[in-house]
This record gives sequence, C-alpha cells and structure tokens, in this order.
Amino acid sequence: MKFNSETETESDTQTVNLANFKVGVDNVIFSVDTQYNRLLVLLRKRKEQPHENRWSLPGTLVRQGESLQEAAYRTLAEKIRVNNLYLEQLYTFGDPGRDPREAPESFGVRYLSVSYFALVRYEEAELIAKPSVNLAWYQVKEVPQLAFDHNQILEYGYRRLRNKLEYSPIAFDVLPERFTLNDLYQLYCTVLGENFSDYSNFRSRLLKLGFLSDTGVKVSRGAGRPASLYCFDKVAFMPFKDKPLVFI
Amino acid sequence: MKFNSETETESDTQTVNLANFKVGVDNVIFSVDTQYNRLLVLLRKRKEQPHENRWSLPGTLVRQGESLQEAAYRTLAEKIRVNNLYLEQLYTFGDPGRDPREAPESFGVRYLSVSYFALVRYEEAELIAKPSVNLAWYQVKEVPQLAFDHNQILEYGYRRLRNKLEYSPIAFDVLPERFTLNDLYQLYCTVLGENFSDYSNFRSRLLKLGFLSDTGVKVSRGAGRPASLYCFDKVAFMPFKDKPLVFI
DNA sequence: CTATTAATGGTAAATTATACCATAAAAATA
DNA sequence: TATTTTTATGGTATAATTTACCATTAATAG
Repeated sequence: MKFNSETETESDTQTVNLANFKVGVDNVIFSVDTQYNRLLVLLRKRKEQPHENRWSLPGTLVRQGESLQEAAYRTLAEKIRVNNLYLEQLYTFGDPGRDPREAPESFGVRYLSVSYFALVRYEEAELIAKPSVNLAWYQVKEVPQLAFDHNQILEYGYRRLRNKLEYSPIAFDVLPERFTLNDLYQLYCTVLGENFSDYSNFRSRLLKLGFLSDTGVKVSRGAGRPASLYCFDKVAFMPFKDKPLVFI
Repeated sequence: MKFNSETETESDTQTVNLANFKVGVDNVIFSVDTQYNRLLVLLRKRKEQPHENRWSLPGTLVRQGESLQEAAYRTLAEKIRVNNLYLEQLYTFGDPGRDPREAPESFGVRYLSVSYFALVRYEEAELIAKPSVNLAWYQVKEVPQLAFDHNQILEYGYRRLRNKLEYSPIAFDVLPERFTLNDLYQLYCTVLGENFSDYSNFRSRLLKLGFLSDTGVKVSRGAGRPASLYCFDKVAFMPFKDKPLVFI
C-alpha cells in the first residue's frame, strides 16, 4: 500500500503502517463553591467498559462531521446546564497504550484524547440528572484515581488554571456574576497558594485597575462589616488584556 | 453497531457514526539568524497530492505504535540535524474539511493535525538535503500561502513564541550557544516589537538576574567597541522559573 | 453594652522601572 | 595620523509600583 500522505517525505512513500484513530474529547470542568471555598471539578462515574465504575472526566468520542469543539460542547450540554461558559483546548494525549481498547485484536486502532478546559459558575450550573448518569463535583484536592490517564489530564488542567488566573480574567467565569472582593481573594488564595499577596494590597490593586464595578448592594455573611457586591466590567477590562492581574 | 466507548453517556450507546481519523503531526520550527537579524521558520515544498508544490510545515502521519512526540521527533530528524532542540506540543486542529483528502469517497476518514512548536539554533541546524526534499528557511513575515490550514498553525506558533519569550528562557534555544547581549536584545525586539524596552535597561535587568555568564571572549562586528560573548547558565536560572524576564 | 470580626481606606518605606547620560574601545573617515 | 562615528558598557536621578502595616467603620456574638 502506498500513501500520498500530507506530510511524508519520499522515504515514507513506501509501505508504512499508519495508525487508525478514534478521537475522544475529555473536559476538565472547573468551578468554585464560594460559600465553602472549595475548588471543584466535575467527574462522571463510568457505567461501561473499560474502567467500569471508575470516576472519569466527562467526555465523548468525536462523530462524523463534528468538530472537536462541537464535541466538547455536546458533552458539556449533556451533563450540565449553564448560562456562562469558558472553554478552550487544553492538550492532546495520544501515547500508544493509554486506552485498554487498543488491543491487538482491534487491528491497531488507537484512542486519542483532545482535552478541553472549561469554567462554569457553580451556582448557575445545573447538573442534568438522568437516572443512569452518575455526575458529581469533586474537590480538586480530593479527586480519586480516575479512569485512563485522566488524573494526568486533570493535573494539566489545574496547571492551566493557575497560569491563566494570573493573566486572564477567568476568575469571573467561575465566580458568581456578583461577588465580594473577599470571594475573589479567596479564589486566588485557594488556587495560587496562601501567601501570594496581602488582602489589603490585593483589593487596592484590583480596584485601581478599574474593571470591577461596585453594584452598591451590600451582603453580610456572619460577623463583620457587610461587603459590597462587585461585578466584572468586560469593556473596562479591554486595555488590560495580556497584562498580569496579580503578582505571586 | 453498539459502542462501549470511553466517554459516551447512555444516550450515545445506540448506533452512532463515529469518525475515523488519521493523525498527522506538523512542526512549527523557529530559528533566528543573528547575523541578519531574521526570525525564521522551516518550510517544506510538497511534492505530492494534495496541495502539490505548495509550501507547508514539515510533518508526518503517526504510525502504529508511535507516540505523537515520537512522530514529531522523527519528522524533525528527517529534515534537520541539531545539537540543541526545544519541543513542545502546540495545538490540535481537527475541523472537518481541513484536509481535501476527507472526501466522501474515503468513507468519512478525517485528518487531524497535532502541531508541535520547536526551536533550533540556526548555526547548528544542518538541513538534510536529499534530492527530492525541498526545504528552506523562510522569514516569518515573508511566508507565502501554505498548504492546508498551515498559515493558521504558524500564526498560533508565532503567538506561542511571543508569549514564551517573556516568561521562559527559550531565547537561549534559538540563539547560538554564545551570544552578545545585543544579539539577545535584537531577538526580543524582532519578536516583541521595537519599543518594548530601552537597550541599556534591558542589559542591566538581565545581567542583574545572574544567569548570564560572561565568557570573557570579545567579538568585534564592524565599527564600535567589541562586545562580550555570554552563555546561558541553566542552574543559575532555576530560581527565576515562572517569573517574567522582561516587560513590554 | 462590650468584644470580636470583617471590610474599607489609607500611609510610609522599600523596591523596581524608566529616562537619560558619560565613558570606553573599536572602526571609519579625512 | 587625527578626528569622527559607532557600539558596548556602567552608571544615576526620577518616577512608579509594590509591600508592610495601621486606623476606622460597621456589622455580629456574647
């Protein structure tokens, strides 16, 4: 068999055994529960082989005529209803042997996983509860052993989360639409570590940037002076694109 | 047909038409010619269908038993001999229709491209000249229309280069092993823009960080006081991991 | 009513970035 | 050869920013 393949040099136009792939899309869906200050990731318990009864990242296999991102959206829409969604491609995992279905009897079919990084608002996210769908939010630091190489994918997604939090306004995709400055600060602390900045300096820094609008509404949560609810002003943020928001 | 697929929910375990993929790996290989101050990318002229005679990113299709990174290394090794190589995965392009070989008569086979981002040293990089291999360095700003969606992939790689240059020591993977501070400065200028910093301040900033070792050797290039050759000290760099090197 | 807790606004010191200059050492020029 | 031009290098003063820390306000808890 001769391949006029996209990218082979002449040395490869001889008989070469190309791999055949099924391509899956796996979503690392993060959220935060501001009330209990927990960083969460959405997991699904598998009811099918392989890795039956293991928890895994929600994913699907790509269908004919479907783009990768469409597949990612489809899985998300099957599991969760949201108003606000941030989605971007994460990384592609394709080492041979990462999926047990790559057995010799399946004629060398490989399973590739294109992972996606998603952020949703915990309060707005409504999990779709079909009887046989086993979905749950897990605290990132309490995630069990997952199916396939999904722990590695999650770790990769977590690193992306930490990096983006410094330079992008993604905090406002996981926080509720209206949040206190303390909510924001706690999010940065749980993701970036306890000692990345003083609360007072964090406040003045972000307020001075000018893309946080005070709604005027005050909320009181237990003891202490009530806090203002703020919301993110996309338009006012524009000039800060690609500039770091905080320093660690 | 019923699929016990990795990631399907029960609604998908019915008859669903999954796509079958060939997976290609395409490399965006950057380098710099310090002598003429040119940012370069390695291109290959296709001698096969589709897009015959078009320039393209060097790539290959993934073989059985081969990992994505192995495929990226293999293509690179077929085209170029290097001592030093930086390689990381870039992005995965898989929209239906991106490859003309996805014709209806090929039973819905899709072509996915996992792109890789590579940096080599121009002086050390020896292009492998087989009679039928048409390889050339192109200035990034003079790249013609490429095969497939390779212009988009190159654009993506160029964005990655700009971002990484601020935060990672990747400059030292494209510069010669020993370079002048002006070489370094010119590289930052051509990639990040002319007015990102004053040369004098750039010098003192990078020297103060302490991971540039003066070799003591002086070079004179035309008029002017001769400059010191420096080299990058990996060990001394360690504490600066994840800190920005320059400001734009 | 008092103590405690959290939110907010602010200041002074330390650090860093920026603009700019002076000198050194080579080549180019007259 | 003397002078000018060019580039490398080392600096300084000013502006800007970050950091550490404090005072006040406004709520709840006891």
